[in-house]
Amino acid sequence: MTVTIRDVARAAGVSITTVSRALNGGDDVGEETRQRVLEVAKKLNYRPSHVARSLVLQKSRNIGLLVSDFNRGGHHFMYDVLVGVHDKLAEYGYDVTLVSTNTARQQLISYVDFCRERSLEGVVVMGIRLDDPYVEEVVESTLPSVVIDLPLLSRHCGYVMTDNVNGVRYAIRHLVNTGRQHIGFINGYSHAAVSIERLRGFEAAMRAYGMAYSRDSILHADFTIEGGAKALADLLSRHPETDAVFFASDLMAIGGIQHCKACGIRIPDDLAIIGFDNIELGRFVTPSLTTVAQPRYEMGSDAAEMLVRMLQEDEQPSGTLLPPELIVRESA
Amino acid sequence: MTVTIRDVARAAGVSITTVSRALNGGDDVGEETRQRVLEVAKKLNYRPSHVARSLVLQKSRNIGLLVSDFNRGGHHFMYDVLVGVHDKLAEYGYDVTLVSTNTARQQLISYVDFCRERSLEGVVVMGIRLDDPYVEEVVESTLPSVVIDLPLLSRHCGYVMTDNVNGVRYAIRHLVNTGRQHIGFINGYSHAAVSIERLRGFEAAMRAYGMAYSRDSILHADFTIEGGAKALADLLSRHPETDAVFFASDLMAIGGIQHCKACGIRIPDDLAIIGFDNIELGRFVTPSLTTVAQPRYEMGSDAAEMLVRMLQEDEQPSGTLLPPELIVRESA
DNA sequence: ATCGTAACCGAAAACGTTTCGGATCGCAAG
DNA sequence: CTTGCGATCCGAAACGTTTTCGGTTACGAT
Repeated sequence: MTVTIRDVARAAGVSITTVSRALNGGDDVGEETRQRVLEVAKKLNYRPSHVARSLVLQKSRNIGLLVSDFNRGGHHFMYDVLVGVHDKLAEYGYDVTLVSTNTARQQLISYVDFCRERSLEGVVVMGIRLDDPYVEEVVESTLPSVVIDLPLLSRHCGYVMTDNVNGVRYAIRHLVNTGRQHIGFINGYSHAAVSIERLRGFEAAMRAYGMAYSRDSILHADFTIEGGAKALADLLSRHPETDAVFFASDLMAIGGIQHCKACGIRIPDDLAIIGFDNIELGRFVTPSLTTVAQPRYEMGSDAAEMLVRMLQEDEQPSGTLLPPELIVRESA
Repeated sequence: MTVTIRDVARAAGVSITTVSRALNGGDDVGEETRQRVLEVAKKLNYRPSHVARSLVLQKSRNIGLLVSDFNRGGHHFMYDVLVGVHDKLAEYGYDVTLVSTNTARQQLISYVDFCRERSLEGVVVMGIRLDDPYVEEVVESTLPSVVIDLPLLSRHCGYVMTDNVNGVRYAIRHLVNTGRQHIGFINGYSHAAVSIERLRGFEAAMRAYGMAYSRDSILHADFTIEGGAKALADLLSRHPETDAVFFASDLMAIGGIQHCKACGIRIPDDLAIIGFDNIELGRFVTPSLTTVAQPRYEMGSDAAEMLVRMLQEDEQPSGTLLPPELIVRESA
């Protein structure tokens, strides 16, 4: 049925050793026999079996893309990253296998074992949370990995994330430059790594620009629209003087916009709103959302690039910060 | 380094044959030795090598997810489908490898060969267009496949798609029921399979509800926002009496809304607008978008389900139509 | 004629499994 | 005492590659 290297060898009148060498560019084969082998291989439409090759080489050229929680509306962020990872890996000739943690086997089998079974050479991890039980395993395991949006660094684990601190700074700077006086901050939940970074950024920026702020004008919400709306209501009741709010995600910011609409608060006149993420939605809400953009595709492809360098050149993993960009639209 | 079946055999004092049988539930092994083997395997943390197993069994338990054009903003549709496919396949113990057609090797290697190299047992295809060179290969190849959103049926190729005809009918019915008299239709480009179906649905529905319509109140656009806006401008200049437009995609419908805003056309008073897809965006534009929803996750999981049945029970592929749902919001 | 040396090629081991066809043993049936 | 048989177990082949090591030429130099 399927044509193997043995068939090619027979048809070309040489040994399978020679066929292998001819196809893989070995130098130990005469030019005219090489041509003959290539011809025959093409005629028979021979395709070397990746699994046989993997077995003998002990390398699968296959890397895993671990997504912690697939279905939680990761659309906005995950898809672009995923495409970036895939494109770059394909470029280097690696295959990518999808792995999600919330399968039934999540508890049954450890992360590393899962990868070992499949001979995955490395993993890029995305959408994982600080409190995920896999985190420890990822960072301690000897399996090369690159994590997205989580600053984990070890001998075999690097990361790439957006420069959240500077992203937040751009946002605050814009608010300050446009004359805002009382800036609030609605953050995501605290066990998200990005929340920590963004809080750090907020505090640093406020200090840097000489803005006073009270501890309780920093709230936590859950990255959802509803959560953002409720948090803004909270904030405004506590601090009616607030004239600008920075949200740690676009989704929450959109919730904020909805709340303002419901209460007759004018944006940006009464209240300036800035989000984070630059999801497509932001362009279409009214008023359109000013936000901090992350280079999602690049995050994916950079993570992939770093992983293959770890694999092929045995490079040390590192932490990469990608530059964010402030996108000014109507809301601030 | 890695512990193999041979190590387990040695440690348990049995042959590798017995270990294999003990672990795989063969009946040719005594109960007490089986227990011993299981113990030893657990103690050594033995994981059977999928690639070795694949080689000998000639089955990889690996299926491909072919995405024709990754980066073309497939977010809205593709991501949910992808998750559906993955979840269902994981449930059945299959791995899924991402495959996209626009890699560099697109031309160099045929679709089937690509899968053969990797020993993929089957493929689910999504986002492919009628004029894609792979289409023919997909339907003719003996490799089991299920296509999403393209009615391809053959001995080894099934499909699942939304019942576009009825979806459109629901939309038209709603327009008719709310008293609209002159309904236009802005379709996607004609080499998309769904466009054909939706056109069929439109004509059938208009006839069914006794609505007259002229041939040139049916336009083609390119599924983008800008395209939708331009097409609507076209349509309205040709047929100023139009009081309702059905768009073959939400993105185009949103373009229509933007055009109306720019021209002072009131929605839905002057013009009713209905889209297709139920992308998240639709909830947030103003006015919010009435649309026809597709069960995206189910499309993915149903496709996967059908594929494993073809693989495991040797079932014939079939064509599945999933029920759409009209979601009434403000725009119509 | 002998030797050394390239240049070319092949046999066989290895990778980690599954499985087919025995082999061994104990014991009941003849 | 043989025979047969069920219950357990094992050796070895097979899956499709890559690669090490060695063998066979041919040929120019000694």
